[in-house]
Amino acid sequence: MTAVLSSLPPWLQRGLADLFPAAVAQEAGLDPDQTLAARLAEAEAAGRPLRVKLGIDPTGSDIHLGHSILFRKLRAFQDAGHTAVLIIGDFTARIGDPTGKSTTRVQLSAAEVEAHAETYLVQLGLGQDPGRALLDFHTPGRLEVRRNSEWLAGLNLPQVIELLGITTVGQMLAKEDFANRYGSGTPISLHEFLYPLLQGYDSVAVQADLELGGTDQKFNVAMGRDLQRHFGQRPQFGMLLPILPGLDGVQKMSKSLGNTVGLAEDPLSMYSKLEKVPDVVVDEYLTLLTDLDLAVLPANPRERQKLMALELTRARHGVAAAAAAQVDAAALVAGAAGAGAAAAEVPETSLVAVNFPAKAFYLLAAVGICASSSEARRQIQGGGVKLDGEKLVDPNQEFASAAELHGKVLQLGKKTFRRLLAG
RNA sequence: GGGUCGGUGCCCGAGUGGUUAAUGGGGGCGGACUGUAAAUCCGCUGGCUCUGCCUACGUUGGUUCAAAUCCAACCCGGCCCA
Repeated sequence: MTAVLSSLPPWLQRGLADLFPAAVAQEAGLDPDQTLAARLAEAEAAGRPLRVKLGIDPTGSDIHLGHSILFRKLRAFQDAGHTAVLIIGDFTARIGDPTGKSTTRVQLSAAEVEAHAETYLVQLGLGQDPGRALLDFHTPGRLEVRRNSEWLAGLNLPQVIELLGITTVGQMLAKEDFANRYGSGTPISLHEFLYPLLQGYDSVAVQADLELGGTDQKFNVAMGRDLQRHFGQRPQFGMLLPILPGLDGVQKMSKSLGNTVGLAEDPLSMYSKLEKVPDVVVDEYLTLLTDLDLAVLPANPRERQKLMALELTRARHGVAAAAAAQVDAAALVAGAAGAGAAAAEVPETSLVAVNFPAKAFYLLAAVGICASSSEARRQIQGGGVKLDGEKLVDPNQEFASAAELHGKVLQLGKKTFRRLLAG
């Protein structure tokens, strides 16, 4: 594969899982509809940037590192002068992509979807410091943000029937997720069959030259090609990137599995999560999430791991914050109690909403460290809670006022910290 | 529409009238250990400012001193047949 790809630029090749129908001309063809190298050459000759599509469904409110693989590649295209067409799936989010799902997804309201879309754009860099933004929002012509309700909401029944006629039940059932669900007797709602078609229709609507997606998107991206052909357009290329393993190192990074690092997370939690990722995925993170050359990195696994955590934190929060996070993480985990904890930069929480006098277990819950006061009580009894490095043993210990807690660091386990502020 | 089986805590899955937040596993969280992690061992895993009080086994009613467990209707789903 490396040899075949050799005429594509390195920035484009890095971390690819799949590229279809073909990367460069193997034997006969220099057909720009069949090989990406030819399409790139053609575009360059014509002085026309490629339209690179990436669709995201605003179904949750946080973007995590797993998603950022795709955005990084999209950014690379931008930096090479191409046009990123970011599709906010505000319409499709309400159907729910059945990919990778074992059950029908709950449908979201239009308002929820829109709220998510806004936070997505901010996390991608809209209105943020361009130096740390994931996408280039500033250079003219490099980014097009579209919402697919723009063309999907207005489809009428004859048009929908036309779309449905393009494919068959057999083809749909060839899709792994559907096949599994059908095979195991898990319900599949009919509207879920519409999802791949609508995603494909997005490609038609924006006249995509190439669509980015995770490897699990192959079916949907290929569907886009079928639809484009049906509507008389040149079919897009499909560029698939690996699915990032989550912090557990086994399953894919996914919010529902709780193994994510969110782009919006503070430096300390980002760093401390990343520095304990299993060794086997460290190189994968480095390849997919950074531009570093793996060959020149330290061989010691622990060193490598820390460097990866540092680099990813830096990319998001800047050099100073990342370095501070590394120091703080070391101090806090080492349990260098008072000193370390006091010096550390940890997320701050106001105590204004807490009613005093406050018992310890209530405090934990009120401050948001524990999901419930009952859980807080258990955690304290389990010996996992510290205040300024000192273990709390009595869940009923009372604190009389916010003032006596001001500036102290409340800690649950090794990963969760809150600095308490009286105001 | 007919037949049939089934709906239990984050998930899977026991339980089939009676002290009980409800066996077990997974996952998660915490502790010990370690270079972080993994593995292993231990603890916790409904809510509530909690020595007690609430809410829980699809929904709603019913039988009973007592129901996740019995009955009825309804809702949802699988499979077979139309």
